[in-house]
Amino acid sequence: MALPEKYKSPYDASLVEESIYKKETESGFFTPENLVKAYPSRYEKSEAWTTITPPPNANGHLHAGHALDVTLKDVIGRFHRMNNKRVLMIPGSDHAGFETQVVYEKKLEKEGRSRFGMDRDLLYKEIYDFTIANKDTVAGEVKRIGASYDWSRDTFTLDAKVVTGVQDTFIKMYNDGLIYRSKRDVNWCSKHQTSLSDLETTNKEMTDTFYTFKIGEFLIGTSRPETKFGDKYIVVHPEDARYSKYTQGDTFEAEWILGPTKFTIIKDESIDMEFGTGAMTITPWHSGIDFQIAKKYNLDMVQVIDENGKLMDIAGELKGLRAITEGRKRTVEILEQKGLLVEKNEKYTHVVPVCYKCETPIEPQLKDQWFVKMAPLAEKALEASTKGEIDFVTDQFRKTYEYWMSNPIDWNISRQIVWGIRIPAWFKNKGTDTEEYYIGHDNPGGEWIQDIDTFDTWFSSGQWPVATLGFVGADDFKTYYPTQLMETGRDLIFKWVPRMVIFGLYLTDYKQVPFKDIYLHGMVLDPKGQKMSKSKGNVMSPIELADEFGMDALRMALVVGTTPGSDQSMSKDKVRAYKKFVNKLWNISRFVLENTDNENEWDKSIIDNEYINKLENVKMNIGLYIEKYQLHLASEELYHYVWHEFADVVIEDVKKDLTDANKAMLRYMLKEILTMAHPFMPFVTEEIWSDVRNDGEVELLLVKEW
RNA sequence: GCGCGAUUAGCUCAGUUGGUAGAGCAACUCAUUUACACUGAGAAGGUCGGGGGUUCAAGUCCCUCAUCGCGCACCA
Repeated sequence: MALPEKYKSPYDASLVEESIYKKETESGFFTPENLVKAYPSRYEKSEAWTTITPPPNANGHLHAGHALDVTLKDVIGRFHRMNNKRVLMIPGSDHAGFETQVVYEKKLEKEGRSRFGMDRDLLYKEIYDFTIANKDTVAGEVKRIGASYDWSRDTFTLDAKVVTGVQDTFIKMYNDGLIYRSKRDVNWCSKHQTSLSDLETTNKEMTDTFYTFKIGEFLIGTSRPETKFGDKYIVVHPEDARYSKYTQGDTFEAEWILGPTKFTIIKDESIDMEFGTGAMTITPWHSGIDFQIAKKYNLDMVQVIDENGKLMDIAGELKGLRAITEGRKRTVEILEQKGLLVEKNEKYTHVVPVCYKCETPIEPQLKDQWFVKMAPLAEKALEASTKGEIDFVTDQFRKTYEYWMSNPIDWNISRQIVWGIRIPAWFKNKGTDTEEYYIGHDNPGGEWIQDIDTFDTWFSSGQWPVATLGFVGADDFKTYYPTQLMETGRDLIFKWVPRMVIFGLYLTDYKQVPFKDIYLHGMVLDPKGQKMSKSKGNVMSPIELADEFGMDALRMALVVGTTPGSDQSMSKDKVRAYKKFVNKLWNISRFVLENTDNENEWDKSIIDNEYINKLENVKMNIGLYIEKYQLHLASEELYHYVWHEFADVVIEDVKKDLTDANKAMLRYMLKEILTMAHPFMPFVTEEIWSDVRNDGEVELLLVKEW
């Protein structure tokens, strides 16, 4: 057989990748039902192997982390498909509620517009169009990586069936007593005008001034004087000898910001006697801990700062001032004039919670929101781990998970944003004392108005394994649930993984976990080991890397040396090194194709030599490693074998004496190498396979039997 | 403060259940129309962070200290 012309030049990925992916897609084999149709003997009675892919946010481009994510799953998935499992990998995208809205708000800002005051439906429509356009870009990039995902099952979190299903879950949970409405302190971002879950805030160390003021005989320390207008309780520890003359509920009058004020003594054990003077005032509306105390003793709670971060009526002449800047300054001035300022420590460093998107300090507010009662759900999720129903590839994450599930905090799922799934709750006299609500999809008739809030995005993505399979009862659900693998970034150990377990268990009456194995990969860092970010300008686009070095090279670079859970550095040098490897494979194939042909078919069963033994041993190891999710070992073994055994030893040895038997052996070994390499480097291997395969063999390596 | 992880060759990292230290990259020496220069051959390079313990045997298990990184929670 004449050597195809293309082998006379180095491998050029740009000439083959698109057409290979097209061939693979058109084969239909990304859809498991088609595997059964085409190869019933292999797939009809085989096990299903399913993984639900984490939906990339439909609001931007793919970053290096996504590329790793897709590559790891695709390597494992392709391996299992070749091993006769009915592999189903479901792609999707997430509307990413708050994330996307923030991105869109920035866009609006640039255009000199603002979401506030915008018509709700119009804003939703605009973000929808924006997201749908981006969604296709992202899907295109996932395909570029070679993901053998079943696109016929592509799911978007705002597809009608998902929206309805997610709302059904809320209704079911409400009826089961797992959802309640409560006025509680929530994390309020005054810039984005929405409440946030505890996981959507982050901590920032700040240096502020710490003030000590005098209230009667008490010395009160605070870094937030501007919240103190409504304070009228002094809280001390019951065993604090300094205040033993007071009893619970004693009152006294003292000069305060706006004049003489009546204070009441509260004694509570939560007070740290060592801190300052062991006495504090409380601001229940704007502090979680204070709220707990106020609730315990049924104390008055007053709002001081409004949702825009400005002082309210209670601040008298200071009303309308931005609380933490001008409001604080003026409050201190007033207290200083009255001679109540005792001390100012300007170097007080403390950690304050801030919005994870804009770093605006969180202003706790009391608001009526929907909460999920986490304790009973977390208990089941904890059991799933302790009983071994879910398995973590690295045990460190089990510890984190179990700690988290042992200390659950109720989850605020209301978001005051437009972009998301509406909460199926209807109100009469909302926000008043006579508020009534009704839970259901449709207006019960009359004066009811639907809650304008949307769900926290994790309320829907937490149901992803169930939702992508059409929810409980659907055919797909019956066939493919529970899934085998959840592979995602280790940063999602809190936000996403436990919630999927919780929803998966809950929706199956606590019978079935959503997935068995949990593999969490680390972050992809820049060559210096730093986090990639737009502001640092060190972002490496996977698509651009693939343009330069080829996707197979990038896939190898992402997999080799990547231990589960550990971060890794990505560098051009690394990708370049694997481009060389891809080309090495290309040249090996050139040699074999040049010197052998289809006549040289070889039956391995009649010859047993050292080379073949080694090959089979390597193949077995690679398979075992992949099954154990040790892709770094599998890929290294492959690399080493192909280059330093097959090329450097076998070919060098055999080429001196190209007997028919040797030719046949080379051809056989090349096919085996292509098989082993295919999960890692699907493009180049398919391309070579099309030249080396025999008439009786499968057209695509994608479905070649391992 | 609590938790998790890391510390192995110049750099980036592997090292399965304890059994004589590995790879890639870089650097060094040699080879030069070879299937492939996106190459080959060779040599060099490490008291596995410090200290202690268990063991016939420790990079690996236990304790402790140090440094770095990450996560979570916080005191008004």
